[in-house]
Amino acid sequence: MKFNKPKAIYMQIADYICENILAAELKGGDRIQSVREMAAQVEVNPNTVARTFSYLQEKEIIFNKRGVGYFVAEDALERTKAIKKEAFLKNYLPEVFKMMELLGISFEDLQALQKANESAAS
Amino acid sequence: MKFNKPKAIYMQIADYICENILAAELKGGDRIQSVREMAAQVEVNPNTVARTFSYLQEKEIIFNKRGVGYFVAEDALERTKAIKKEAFLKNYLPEVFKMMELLGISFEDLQALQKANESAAS
Amino acid sequence: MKFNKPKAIYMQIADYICENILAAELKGGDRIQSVREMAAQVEVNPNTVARTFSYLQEKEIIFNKRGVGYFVAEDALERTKAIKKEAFLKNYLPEVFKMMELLGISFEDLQALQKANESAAS
Amino acid sequence: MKFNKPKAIYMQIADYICENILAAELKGGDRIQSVREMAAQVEVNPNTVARTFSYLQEKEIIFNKRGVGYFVAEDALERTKAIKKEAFLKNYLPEVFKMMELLGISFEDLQALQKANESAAS
DNA sequence: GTGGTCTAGACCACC
DNA sequence: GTGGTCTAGACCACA
Repeated sequence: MKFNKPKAIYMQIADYICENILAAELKGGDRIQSVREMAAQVEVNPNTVARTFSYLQEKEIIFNKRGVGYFVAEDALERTKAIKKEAFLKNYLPEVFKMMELLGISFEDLQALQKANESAAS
Repeated sequence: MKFNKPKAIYMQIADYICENILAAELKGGDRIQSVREMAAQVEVNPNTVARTFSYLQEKEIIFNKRGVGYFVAEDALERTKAIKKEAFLKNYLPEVFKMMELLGISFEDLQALQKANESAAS
Repeated sequence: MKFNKPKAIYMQIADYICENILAAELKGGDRIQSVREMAAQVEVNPNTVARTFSYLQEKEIIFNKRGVGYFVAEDALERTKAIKKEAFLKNYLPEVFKMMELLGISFEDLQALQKANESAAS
Repeated sequence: MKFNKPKAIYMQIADYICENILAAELKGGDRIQSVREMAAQVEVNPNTVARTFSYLQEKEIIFNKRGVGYFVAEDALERTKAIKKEAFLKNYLPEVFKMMELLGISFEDLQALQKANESAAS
């Protein structure tokens, strides 16, 4: 796993888990890797993963069974969607609309860009 | 001026100036407020404004006449557009498209949101 | 049985047994369920129940007949009361009084809360 | 400052700050010691204090001015009271009432204990 | 100067 | 085995 500088690593790991939840690869009740396992896998310090889990638990996306491990909350999908959606609407969209206006980008342009983006990814 | 966002304050001030340039309220050759004036106006430490100017100068959007002050570059509009556009395409859009897919937001939804956004702002 | 509290599970089980003793549902000489039985009943790892019994034995509330099982001590009621009382006076009360002062709760309020609590439980 | 084992140090520091707020020794807008200052004063690692502040910020009891420090929120008193009160009613009181019933302690006893407690403290 | 993050390594209670 | 906490020390961006 590769990490970009501007965002904190522990948040990037959180995002990664959230994406798995949104993609239904992680479902309610599923056990998550242990702190140490995930730390080894993504090659970071266990403390950093612990921070990620603590953050997600705070958001009630995952929960903890004492001495057993972390599990995906039953309503994780809904919560994750709600949180991401709120962040998207509040932080991203206004910026996007402002940009579109300032730069003179129309919705047609946007759609074209998306297609270009998709084909670049594939 | 309020600085609640996670973004660095000096960058927020830079954005503010860029927006004025894009809106043609600041044109090539115009003199910009002095560091101290602007610091007083936006209620911020002069060092912070100095950093903003230094950043914009490095991007060649403004330039410095020793002992006189800072001035908007002749090609500031084009440069600003180019920089913002690049940042938009590279940093924002992919994230936006990912979000739209994960959250199931269509372009029609987006357009509706924009209208709601505009009427809220007015 | 649910274990949501921050308290360690083995202690919650111990509390549960102590309450039965204080309520005279378990009397001196009574045999207690085996580790495996109780583990199955409360849906917990047998090791956890074993720890509960070990803890209670250390407190001399229950005792062990080798190869037969665990039994409630003859003076279990007195011992349990004494232990709980000490813990109550030492750990709980000072905290409660501090809270009452900080939050401005009087004894009259407390009595009212108790009644509300009782009716909610019934 | 002395710390008891069962509770995490960073939470004990948080409690200490909350008590100062409840006692009106810290008011809305007041600046709090810097992470390093407080760490030196209470003789713990700066990381531990950082955790405390992060926790209190999450609870919106304090907030951060970038590069300046932490400040008490304007509504800190209300928030703190609300949080403490909720914890008291939800976690402490039921336990207290259960104890009083099991041990046969009346409200008169409780009041007598409080007086004893006060004189012991003075 | 401020806080934010990360690493490394340790100890603990709990299951 | 699990997570939770703490220490020590480092580096960074920001004001």
